[in-house]
This record gives sequence, structure tokens and C-alpha cells, in this order.
Amino acid sequence: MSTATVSRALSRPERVTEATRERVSEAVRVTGYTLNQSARSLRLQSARTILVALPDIGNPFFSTILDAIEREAARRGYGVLVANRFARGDTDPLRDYFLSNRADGLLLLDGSIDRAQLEALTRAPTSLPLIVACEAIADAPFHTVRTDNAYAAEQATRHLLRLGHSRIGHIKGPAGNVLTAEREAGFLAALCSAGAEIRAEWVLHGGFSMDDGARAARTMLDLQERPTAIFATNDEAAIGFISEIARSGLICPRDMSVIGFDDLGIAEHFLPPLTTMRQPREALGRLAAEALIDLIEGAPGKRVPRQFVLSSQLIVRGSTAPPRPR
Amino acid sequence: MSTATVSRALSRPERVTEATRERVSEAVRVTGYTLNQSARSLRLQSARTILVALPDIGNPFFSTILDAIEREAARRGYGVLVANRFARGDTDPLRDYFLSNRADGLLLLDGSIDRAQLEALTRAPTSLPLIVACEAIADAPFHTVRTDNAYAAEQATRHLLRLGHSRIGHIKGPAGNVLTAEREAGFLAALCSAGAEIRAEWVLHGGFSMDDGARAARTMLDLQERPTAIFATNDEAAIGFISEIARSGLICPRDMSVIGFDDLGIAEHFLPPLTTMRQPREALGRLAAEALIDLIEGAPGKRVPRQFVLSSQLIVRGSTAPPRPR
DNA sequence: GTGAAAGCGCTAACAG
DNA sequence: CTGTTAGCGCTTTCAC
Repeated sequence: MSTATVSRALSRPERVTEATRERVSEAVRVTGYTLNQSARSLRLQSARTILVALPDIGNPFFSTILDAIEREAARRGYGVLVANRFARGDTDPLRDYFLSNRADGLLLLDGSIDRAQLEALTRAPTSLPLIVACEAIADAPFHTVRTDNAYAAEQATRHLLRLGHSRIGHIKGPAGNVLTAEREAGFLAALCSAGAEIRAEWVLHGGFSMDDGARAARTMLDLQERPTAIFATNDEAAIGFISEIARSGLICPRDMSVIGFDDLGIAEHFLPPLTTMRQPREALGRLAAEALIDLIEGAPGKRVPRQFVLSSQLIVRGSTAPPRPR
Repeated sequence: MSTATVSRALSRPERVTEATRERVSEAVRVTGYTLNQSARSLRLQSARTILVALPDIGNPFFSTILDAIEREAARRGYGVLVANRFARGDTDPLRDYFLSNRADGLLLLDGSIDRAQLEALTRAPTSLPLIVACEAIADAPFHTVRTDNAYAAEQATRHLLRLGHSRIGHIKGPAGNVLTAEREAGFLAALCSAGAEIRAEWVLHGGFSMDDGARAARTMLDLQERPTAIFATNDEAAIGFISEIARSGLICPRDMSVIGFDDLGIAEHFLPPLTTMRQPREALGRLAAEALIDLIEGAPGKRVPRQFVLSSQLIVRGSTAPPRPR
């Protein structure tokens, strides 16, 4: 029995007699044989592995998405390599991953990577299969899976307006991040179209971490006049904010309403339970993985950039309430 | 210039003339050449990749450890493949990863995998480099990196005793998990040695999720007599518990003290800020990755199982207080 | 210090 | 349907 036959029996059982198939499986069982993937990758020029680049695996927002990606990839027979905190303004290590045949495609989950760098990655001659997720560049020359951040931010702000708030502030995300910009834009759009007051000092510099939210809270506490409600760029910032104002005796939502963004697992169990815009993270991850693998396996011609946009959902819980009468 | 020379210039620059080295780097730069890792892996019989098997990437406890692992691995030139939710009572897919040369070693982060299965993985002929982290089997025949859970649980319980509590309950982790058993044992040991009352109905079935904590809360609320303090098996259970009793008007720590385990990022910002036993997660991940790579690169003879045990630290915050005088 | 050549384990093309 | 053979790109003897 030749090696070729074994190979066929394993990868294309239908091209082999029933009898051969049996003999092969028997032999495999007895000898404990396993396919050598390196050899296979070398021969096929494909690693059946995708690389997922994240800014921070430690963050539950990303790790949930990664979870969904991993599941979908496994379903289609792909492994998942992770590259964390890679965005050092340097895409070369990433590039190496495929050029070197370790991964067949890249799934990028980061709003802060430089656009020029990105385009360099996809440029010929090696045009690598790339999906950008959670990044919000319009008319980008690559496939994109994301949620409509600006619209969702607008919705979040409208929720506060509907409750009767007119003095509304915002905790921004990190500077230079596309999501930050989109969410701020949605926030401003909502205030604008409602004719509500926009005060520069109520738009606080923040970030995506709880500490950033806490810092924003301290800034706000120093203001002469304070908003009665806050739209935070994500749940972590919202939680850090609420927690910090509590130290000064301000109770959410009695003294100030706060709405977050993402709907992390903690949102439901926080005290108060956090009102937030839920992003469909599992769907995001699954779709992104699907799209990437399609791209990898599809004909190179089929690579017209597509943009998937998922929508977020308002989840009303206990951290928002009508403003306290004064 | 032969391919052999290029190979040498790239991997062992010292074995080549200065001039050759320059010519090679120049050529590399001009042509955009990259090493084909599959071919290299095939030739060297090593993938410079480790596989990390986790029960749940979505859980911040694990994702932080994964972060540290990834960082250490990258530092030593290794990639990280992730396998999530793999523990289906079936280690074969895992086994395939190395036997198939996709990964050179396994880092296992799971307290619930069956011991017999584990030993099967390390058994000859293929004895694969394996590190078990956060798993607490004593005298195991493989390397282990963990924290002393029983002792830490005892410490946590002692903290409650010191505050003056004598009616103390426990929310257990998932059944069949080593960590669950160890933490419960430590809890009981502390009560025992303090001569405090141990009530079976105060030892609640729980789990590692916030929902599990909430469920335990509902069970406890139905009791005629309630404990005045709770040691929860982890922070998530603690948070779910606190959040749920709040719905019934019970305030932590006024009506009940709660101590958690892990010190997740949220612990500090929760309301009340959570008292907890901090596990050194970064150190855990780093050490585990280090040990695994040492194992992979070390002589096969050097494989005497070593056990690293890190210690946890009591972090006192606002969720524990003396019992309310009655 | 450098080149020629073999071979890691696999799959695809081609004959039979 | 099965066997033979070539070659994926690399590293490593072994000569020179």
C-alpha cells in the first residue's frame, strides 16, 4: 500500500475502495499515525490557520468575539493563532505570518491601526486575505464586519433625551480610534437634532477601560455645572465612572444617569444594572470568521470588498432614569 | 549564492562572511523574501507554536492569563494557537495538534479535565510537552503551575472570621472541578480550626459565572436562617450573588459580607468594591509559558515534573465588614 | 566560508 | 482504483 493511497483514503475517502479504506483506518489505529500538518501545509501552500490580531485579549469585549471566531474556525477546520497588542505602528510582524505561510488570512480587530498600514498589507503582490472587524472605515478597500456605531450612539443619546434629560455629557474613547470618533459623532448628532445644549466641557476625554471612566468622573466632578446624564463610550468606562462618582456620594441613576455601550456580561449584574447598547459580539465574530474563510477559499477574483454592518440594540436597565426634579 | 548560504545567513549569521550577510539582507529587502515556516517546521520537526487549551476564552480570568502567555511566547519566538471549550471528554483533537506537528507543546488551563485523559496525553511513545496551569492535582506526573487554592480559601474565610462573623456560608464552584474542591476544603478547614459552625445548607451549589452566583443567592434567600458572610468561589459568583440579593433589598456589606476570589479588573470598580483573594494571573501565565518552552527546548531527560505554586493575596475592599449587631 | 545534494512528509499528476 | 514519482522550501551534512 503506497503513501499516496493512504493520503487519499484519509482526505478523499470516496476515491478509494471500501476495503482499502478499512485497511487504512485499521493501520492508522494500530500505529497511532497522524498526518503531519507541516508537510501538508508545505505541499498545499496553505496552513488552514487564521491569525487574529487584537489590541487586548484581556478585555472581555474582544475575548468574547475571539471565542466566536475560534468556534467558527474550528467548525471549518481552521486553527486560530492570536497576536495580541500587536499594533505598535508596525505591521511587519503580522505580514510575516502569512508571507511565511503560518496563516492564510488575517482577522483584524482593532480600531486604532493606521489606515495606510492596512492598505499596505493588502497591496499586491501578496494581497493577503484580510477582514477588518469592529473597525469603521467607510468605503474601505477590504472586507469589513462591524456595527453601526454612529447610529447606535445616537440611539443611546436619544434614550437619555426621551427620559427628559437635556444636560447630557459624553465620555469619549481613546483618541485616534475610529470607534471613538463614530460614537462621538452619533452623540453630537442626537443632541443637535433635538436642539439640546452641547457643552464642550461635558465631552470628557476617556478611554475604553474602567480607569479611564474613573478619571473622566474626577474631571466632571470638578465642574461648576454638571450634566444630569452621561453616554459612555463603552460599558467599562461607564462602570468606572459610576463607581468613581459613588465615592463622592453621587448615586446612579438618582443623581446621574449613565448609559454604556457593548453589553458586557457584567452590565446585567452591576449595581445598578447598566443600561447599554448591546453589540452582537458573537455574531460579529462568527461572521468575520466566515467571511475570512470564504475569502481564503474563494476564487481570488471574488474579492470585491464587502461591508457587513450589524445593528446594536438598546437594553434598558437600571442605570438610567428621568432627571431628578430640582 | 546558494539557498544554503541564504539559510545560514538568516539563521546563523555568525557562520557567514560580513559581505555575504550584507548581500543577503539586501536581496531579502529587495525581493521581499520571507521564510516559509511550513517548510522550516517540516525540516526541523518543530512548529515553534504552543497550543493553549482553555475552557472559556470569554472569561476575563482566562483571557488575562492568555494575554501573559501570548506575550511570553512571542518574546521567545513562539506563536500561540488557541483551543477553546475543548474539554468535551475527548482529548483526541488536542493530541492531533502535536502529533500532527502543528504545535510543540500544550498548555492546559482547565480544572475539569479528566486525569486519566491527561495522563494518556503524556504517555509514551509521543510524550508531549505539557504544562497544566490552574489545575491543582498534587503529585501529578507532569509540570504544574498553580496557586495554592486551599490555603487562599482558608485565608479568605479567616478574614471573615476576624471581622467577627461566625455564621459563614460558601458558594461552591462547578461540581467535578479540582478548584472547587480545593477552595471548599480551605473554607471548611478555616471554620473547623476556628470552631465555627458549619451548616450544610450554607454551602451552596454554585459555579464560576455571575448567573451561578445569582442562583446561589436565590437559594440562600429562601433559608430560614441565613449566614452573615459568604466566601464565593470566585469574583463572578460573588458579584452575581451581591447583585441578586440587592433585588431583595439586602445590601452588601451592611446585611451580608461577601469575599470573592481572583481579583478581576471589575472587583475594584464594583459597588461595593469587592474584597477578594488576588491570584497573580499574569505571573501564572508567564511562568507557565516559560516552563513549557523550556520543556520543549530542553533535553528530554530534564523532564522531571516540577510544581510551581504561587501564592494569592488578600485584597480588602468594601464588600466585607463586621456583622451588623442584632 | 560556500555550494551541492539529500530528505523532512505530504499530495497531485500521471500511468497502469 | 492504486502505485510511482516529483517537488513544495527549508536545513544540514559533506565536500571543496
